[in-house]
Amino acid sequence: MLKYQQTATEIEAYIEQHTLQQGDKLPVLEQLIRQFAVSKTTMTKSLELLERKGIIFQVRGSGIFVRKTNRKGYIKLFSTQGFKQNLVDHDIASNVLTFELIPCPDEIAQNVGSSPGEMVYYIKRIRYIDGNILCLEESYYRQAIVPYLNREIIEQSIFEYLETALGLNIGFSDMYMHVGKLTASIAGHLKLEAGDPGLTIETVFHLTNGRPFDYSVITYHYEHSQFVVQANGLYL
Amino acid sequence: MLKYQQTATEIEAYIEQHTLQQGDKLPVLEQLIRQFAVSKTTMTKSLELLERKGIIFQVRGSGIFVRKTNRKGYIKLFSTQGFKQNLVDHDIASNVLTFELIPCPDEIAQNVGSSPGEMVYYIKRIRYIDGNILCLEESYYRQAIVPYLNREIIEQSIFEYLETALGLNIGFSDMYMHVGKLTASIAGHLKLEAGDPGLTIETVFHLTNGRPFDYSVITYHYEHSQFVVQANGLYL
DNA sequence: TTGATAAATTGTGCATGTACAATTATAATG
DNA sequence: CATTATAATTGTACATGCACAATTTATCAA
Repeated sequence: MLKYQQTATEIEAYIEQHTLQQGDKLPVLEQLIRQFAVSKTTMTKSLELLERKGIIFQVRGSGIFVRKTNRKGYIKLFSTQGFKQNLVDHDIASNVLTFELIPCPDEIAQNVGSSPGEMVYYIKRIRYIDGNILCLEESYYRQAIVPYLNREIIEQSIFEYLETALGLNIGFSDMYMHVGKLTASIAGHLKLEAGDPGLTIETVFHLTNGRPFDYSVITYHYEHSQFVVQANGLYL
Repeated sequence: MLKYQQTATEIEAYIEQHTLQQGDKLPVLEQLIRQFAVSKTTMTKSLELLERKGIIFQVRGSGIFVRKTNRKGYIKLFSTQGFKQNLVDHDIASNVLTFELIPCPDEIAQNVGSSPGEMVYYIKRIRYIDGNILCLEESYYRQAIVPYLNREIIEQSIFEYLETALGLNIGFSDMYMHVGKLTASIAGHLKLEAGDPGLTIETVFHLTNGRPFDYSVITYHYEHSQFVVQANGLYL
């Protein structure tokens, strides 16, 4: 683990241990540098990381403060990773409906950038949160990049397997969202009625080297899903 | 404008001028440093900024590459700013339904962190995209921070006014999203039917110093809104 | 007490330099 | 020709140092 990541983790722990709340002030930069025995560069990178994660915010001339969202029960969107990480408070389970190795359909090939005839793993599963239906997920993994999957892996966290077992480095993702009325088919899976509202998110995941390896379409159960996003300005 | 921001802008222009596409390689770091006559630190910060904006991605040992989303007609969510910035391709208009200065309602006070009895500007408006109804927006601005607003300002971009005219520095925001069935009242404004799907986003906007100044609730017209988010891993 | 002014505090911008990791290109080997 | 080992390329981590901007605190004048 890199030093600035490690330091960031330690600062998070510090915030926990001291039970700091929204708006509470952390030690000043100089003090943090001494306390964690790192250089200014490293500490700055650590703080920047924490800022991006929505843990703190920094005010020049004033100090470094804790940032927290007050609402509970919201799923943190856009942590790139699956849910597994940011839903430690919740009980996530999966029910695999379909799992097969197929030639990549044309519509999918466009999104995942695969060549014609290339094989992909197709996975269809229902995901539950605290016993309730959270979403229906259909995903396609390029076998060229993910050579092997099985049901056992799929019932757990796929991404964790990719990173730890396969050593893949997950980089960035493009997400396309829209809201609409559920089709009878999807509604059936979610135990809802056709025409009920649904949030659909299509995502193309890329490795750090830019190669797309996974295209997924998730439709969320509107009664069991709500999301929080902590945005940081992008200074034009 | 800061040097690294300026440099980032110039690199964006470079990408445009050379009509670089998804996956195309930029000059190597050393070359960029010479070409734009800045230090390594500055160039690195510029590239990091562009990476966060989803313009490029970097691969160690390999190079710097252009990143583009292929889909058109999607609204970029989470640029912190209003739409004005990232919707240059679209025609955005507003129709103000209500505009008044009122004592802050209790439910709102919790979100925007105002003291009891504090005055807030309440604004209710319909926003149009390319002639179609995009969303219904209700927002509350603390007068303690935003001392003055008028109809003319409101019909344009409020955030632009806050930054340029008032010199406020907009920092971060917390967004809470959920999907549901529209009430008859909201549906009426959107020219939809009660029970139709709707995406609702509540947002609390903060200044860079952490003070919340705006709470807004936006309900999107499901047929005229679709969003794209370019996420970058957060390396646990 | 109020309000302006100066000074101290504190985070950010920018430059330079060393070391290193991941990738890619090249050379050697069978 | 394929494979392996080696070297060159290229971005990232980390340290140090100087200058500066925004904020807060202290000081002084009225």
